[in-house]
Amino acid sequence: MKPKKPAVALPPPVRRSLHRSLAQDIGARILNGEFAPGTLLPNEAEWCESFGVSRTAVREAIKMLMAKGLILSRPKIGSRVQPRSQWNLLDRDVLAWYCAAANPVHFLVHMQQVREILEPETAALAAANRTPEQLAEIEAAFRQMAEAKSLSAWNAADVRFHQAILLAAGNELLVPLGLVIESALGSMFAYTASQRGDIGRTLPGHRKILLAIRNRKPESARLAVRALLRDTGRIVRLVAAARKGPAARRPIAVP
Amino acid sequence: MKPKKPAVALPPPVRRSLHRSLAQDIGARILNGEFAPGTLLPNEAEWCESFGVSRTAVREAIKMLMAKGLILSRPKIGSRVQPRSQWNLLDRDVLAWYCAAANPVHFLVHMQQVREILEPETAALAAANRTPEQLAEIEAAFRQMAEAKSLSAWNAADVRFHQAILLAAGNELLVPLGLVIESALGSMFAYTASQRGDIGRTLPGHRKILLAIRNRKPESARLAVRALLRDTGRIVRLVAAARKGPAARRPIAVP
DNA sequence: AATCTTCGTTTGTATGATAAATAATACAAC
DNA sequence: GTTGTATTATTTATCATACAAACGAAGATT
Repeated sequence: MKPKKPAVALPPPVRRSLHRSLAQDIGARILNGEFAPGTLLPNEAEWCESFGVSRTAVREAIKMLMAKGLILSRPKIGSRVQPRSQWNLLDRDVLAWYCAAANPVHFLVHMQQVREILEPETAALAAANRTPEQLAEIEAAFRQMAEAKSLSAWNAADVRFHQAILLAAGNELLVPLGLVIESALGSMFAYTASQRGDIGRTLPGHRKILLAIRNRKPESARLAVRALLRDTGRIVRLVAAARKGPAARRPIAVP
Repeated sequence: MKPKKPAVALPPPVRRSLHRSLAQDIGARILNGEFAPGTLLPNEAEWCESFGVSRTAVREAIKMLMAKGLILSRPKIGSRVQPRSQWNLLDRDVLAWYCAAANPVHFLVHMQQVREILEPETAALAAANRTPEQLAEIEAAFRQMAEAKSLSAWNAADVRFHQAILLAAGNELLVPLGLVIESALGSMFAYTASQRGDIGRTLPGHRKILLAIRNRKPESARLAVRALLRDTGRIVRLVAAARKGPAARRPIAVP
């Protein structure tokens, strides 16, 4: 009679609240170009009607998009899409929307550029400033990577490895940057890891980085990271070359 | 006499609405350490009482802080301050709060590190990829800088110069990064420009950058920017050395 | 013509009521 | 006693409504 509560039948624990879903929807459509910068969005009442929700929910979604710099709303004017320069593109959500809307190859190329700029220097700083505890964490991540059997396990370890280096660099501003990049790369999973071929191929490259940081050799850390990124860069260029063409705008599959 | 309506009125006369002020207040107190990560914030009703505002305003402020990754609120739990790793430190507001709360010298040192990593490469990319229009904008900014009489005029031109280079680099991800850095540097005005001594002293350094970009010489652009940053770096180190001590935590003056 | 007034539209704020989520507790079953 | 389940209480989430404030635009006034 009492319908036994199914222990855990809900596969999606991401039961996003309403305002989050609305923000997600509207935000994605802005990044998507459906609402270009300078455009006046529909007013609150129209959103309410089109979504079938109350004004409160709509307003809270609007506030979130405001907080991300996507829109600016004022009485009597309405909500206007801000110029792109105001967008908080480095916000996790915004970046995800962008990355889903933009040409994925184009995005990947730019991402690779940023990595090539940041990561060698991050590793060099880590080599210079790491504490013993931070080194231990990097080594633990490396071991986890070496023991990884599945692709996803390897990827998790890889992320841990890079984050540990990031933290060891000891620069509070570099950390969120790195996190953003890695989160975005996670969304591009299909374009990076899965194309990378066999799992442990880059393990020696990672070992070199670890050794350089352990031995406090900034310059060799820099070189080791550059070498590793050359590998990634080759793949990126391959993908870019392969997908030059009309199909390039296909939305990417987010795993 | 009658002040004719200036063609384009002040865009944001900082007439912050209530929810924005609340978000500002609470956000600053989080960054400030008053509410540490993991802490449970007062609930809505208590905020209402302490601020003397309605629940609507409080809730909208909370939503904005949620959008910036500072807090996470759920029914029956309340609003909990997220771990720092979730914070969108690269958000303009969050960075401003952080920069007002943190040790300014410490902050400046990290900022300088990031600049030394990013800006030379940005300039190199600009030298490689600039379009004629982008070059024209850079040159215009340079002229404006050369003609600047006042400190604030010089600073505005300086910002324009760097932003133009940023845009010319042609990397969509680099742009918001640079904007964030410059906006943060703007807040640290007192620590950078005003200490820099006479206005046009770095003009020759800027000219070298301009020439390198005009002549499409990435490597010399890189070197020129590094040279310029060495100058800034010296000042940063000076300030850092001078302010080592108990007074170092004094909040900075935002111009 | 220039300025002031009025008006309508849209967001901002307030208030009260109901729904949903869940930690904590009390309770039942074994 | 231990385990699992039902209840409760508290907090946010959502809805509905009303009014205030900002402001553009049109119209009235000088």
